[in-house]
Amino acid sequence: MRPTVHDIAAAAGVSLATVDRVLNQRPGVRLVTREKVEAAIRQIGYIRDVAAANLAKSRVYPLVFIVPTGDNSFMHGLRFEVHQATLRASIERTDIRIVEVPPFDVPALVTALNTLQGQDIAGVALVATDAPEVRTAVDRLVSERIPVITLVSDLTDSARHHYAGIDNIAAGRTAARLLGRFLGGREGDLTVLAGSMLVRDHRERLQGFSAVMAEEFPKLRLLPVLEGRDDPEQARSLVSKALSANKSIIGIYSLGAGNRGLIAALKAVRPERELTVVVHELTQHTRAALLDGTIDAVLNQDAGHEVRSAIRVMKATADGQAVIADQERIRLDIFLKDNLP
Amino acid sequence: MRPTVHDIAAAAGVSLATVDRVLNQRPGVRLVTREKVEAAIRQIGYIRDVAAANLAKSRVYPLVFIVPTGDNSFMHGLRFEVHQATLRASIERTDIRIVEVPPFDVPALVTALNTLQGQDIAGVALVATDAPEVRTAVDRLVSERIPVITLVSDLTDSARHHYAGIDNIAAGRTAARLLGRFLGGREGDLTVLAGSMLVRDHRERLQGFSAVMAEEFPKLRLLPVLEGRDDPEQARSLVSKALSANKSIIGIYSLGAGNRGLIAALKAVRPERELTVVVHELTQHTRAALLDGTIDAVLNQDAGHEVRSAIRVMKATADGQAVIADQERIRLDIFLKDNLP
DNA sequence: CTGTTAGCGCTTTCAA
DNA sequence: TTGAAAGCGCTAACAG
Repeated sequence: MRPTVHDIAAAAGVSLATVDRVLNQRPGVRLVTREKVEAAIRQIGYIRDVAAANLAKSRVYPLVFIVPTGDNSFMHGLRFEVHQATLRASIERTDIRIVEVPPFDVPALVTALNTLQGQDIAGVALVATDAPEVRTAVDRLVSERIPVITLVSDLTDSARHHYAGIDNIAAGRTAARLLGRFLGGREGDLTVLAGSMLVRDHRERLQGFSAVMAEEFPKLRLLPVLEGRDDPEQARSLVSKALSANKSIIGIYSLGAGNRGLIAALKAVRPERELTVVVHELTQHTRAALLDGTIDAVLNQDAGHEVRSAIRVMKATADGQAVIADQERIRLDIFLKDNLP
Repeated sequence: MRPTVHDIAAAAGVSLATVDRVLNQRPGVRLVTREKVEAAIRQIGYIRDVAAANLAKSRVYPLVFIVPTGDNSFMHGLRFEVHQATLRASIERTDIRIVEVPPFDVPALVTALNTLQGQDIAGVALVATDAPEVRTAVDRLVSERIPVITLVSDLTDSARHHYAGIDNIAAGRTAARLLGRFLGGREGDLTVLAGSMLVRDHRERLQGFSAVMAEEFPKLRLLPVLEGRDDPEQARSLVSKALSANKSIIGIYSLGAGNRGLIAALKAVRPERELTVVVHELTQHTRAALLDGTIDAVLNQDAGHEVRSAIRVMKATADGQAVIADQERIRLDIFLKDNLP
């Protein structure tokens, strides 16, 4: 049996209440008493039973998820996963509120964050748009001792406690190598479709992609980036135009969302144009396109894992507990047509 | 506040003890009473608080992990992860015992399993050697209502409750496509290095690999499989011999462990021989080889995830609780030199 | 067959 | 500043 508060109380010669006050750093304990108790705690190797504590406190963790609205499947999926988490709320002692904001909209995000100030919240997770105003709002919450976690896209130089998302530079590099190797020494142009350079994940993917291309695949030339705002219709239109304007395009890297539109554009030029295509985010559309050969590889982040991880980390942060680091590392999933889940 | 046993008791007009007996399907309740209580439970939408129950029971979950000994890094890593789990034992209410058996040794595995009969165990996880005798031993444990989970390699036609491992057919197929595409239309021979055809994971990887090669890469010819028993020294020797005997080998798929030996053999013929190489299991050796270009891709299963998942599933099974299916799916990780963790 | 009661490890009044 | 006692949701003796 591991030691309990009773053992500490006995060892320190005080009552349970005093032990509890020390454990929870509450006032009303003389310094000498406190030190006596702390010594006992260390000496005896006490580990708190969080479940029992939460039972006694009837604790629930009020959590807020701030996610972008938007028509693309990835954000749909993310919102779905948060919703799934609400179904587990009672058993996980969470109380999850979802706040939706327009995508790439800095003022809206800042307003949403500022609204949370002073509220009784055990943690907030947000898909960050990477702007100084957002950083300021986040840092203010952090200074109020509210756990803040960025989800999917990180916030530069902010004090957020944790980032639940993939390494986007590595993702871009991986995309480059896959595309480069799949193209096997051919020469030609590459077009890159992004959502917006306002979000850090897209910028980083591009950065990683460009680096590897420059270093290792000099025969492949990058065209100027197309920004489709993660919107299927804009993506379709931009890609169609690019393909008809430039006949030496032999590969495409789509590093954002809105791939439904990209796929439509690709199908419109098939089978005349032979293109090697790597995209991000596994959705019903990219899955089908992978299976029918329209695209060659899908890089993915598991939204379910991201949401569950964010919840675990917010709870742990709120309690000052450690997490299992490996478990919270969000990996870059690579899907070919053979290993789809 | 969600309903508690008190609410059920009140609603059904019985005492807590009776409610508890019904909830835990213990005898000593008249049929009518039981039905009254069950009706109340359903009506009121009761969800059991497992943490509180475990607190009251001072419950611990005695778990057994049966893992192969053996000199290769993967099994080392697996044993390490089980060991890590023992460090979390008190907080997770587990009591983990590790039983080591020689690799590919059916009688030893059967003995280990049979020893567990009748013991007070909340679950056993084993790396299965796929033999009928093992199946019999496993099914006996299952019939004793002990949760049994296969780890890394599954057991054909057995009644095990769950398999915590990757889809190995998909892994083999993925390896084939990567190798095929990386070789970009070249013609030549491929050699496959396996551990043993006695384990199902290796058989399935080969099966998936062969299928895609035959369907989609007819210019690449498969040589007879080399069986290295997952032993570095045997692997080195077999591969060296094969490479010097056949100068038209242009690719290698290593689907088992012991890659330390494979890498040594590859380095011995470099840079004269240009080979595209895909291997399984990320270890310090394969990581270094990936970085220095000796191998081109590593397929991996996350041993830490497998162990943590096995523990969650054993506990849930012991309690008759559901798990989050997505969370327990073990994915095939694909590592290029750019996305190493 | 059913109910009463104490207690799991921790927190929280309320008194002293 | 400290302690006694009740209680979180559930289980386990022990009576009846």
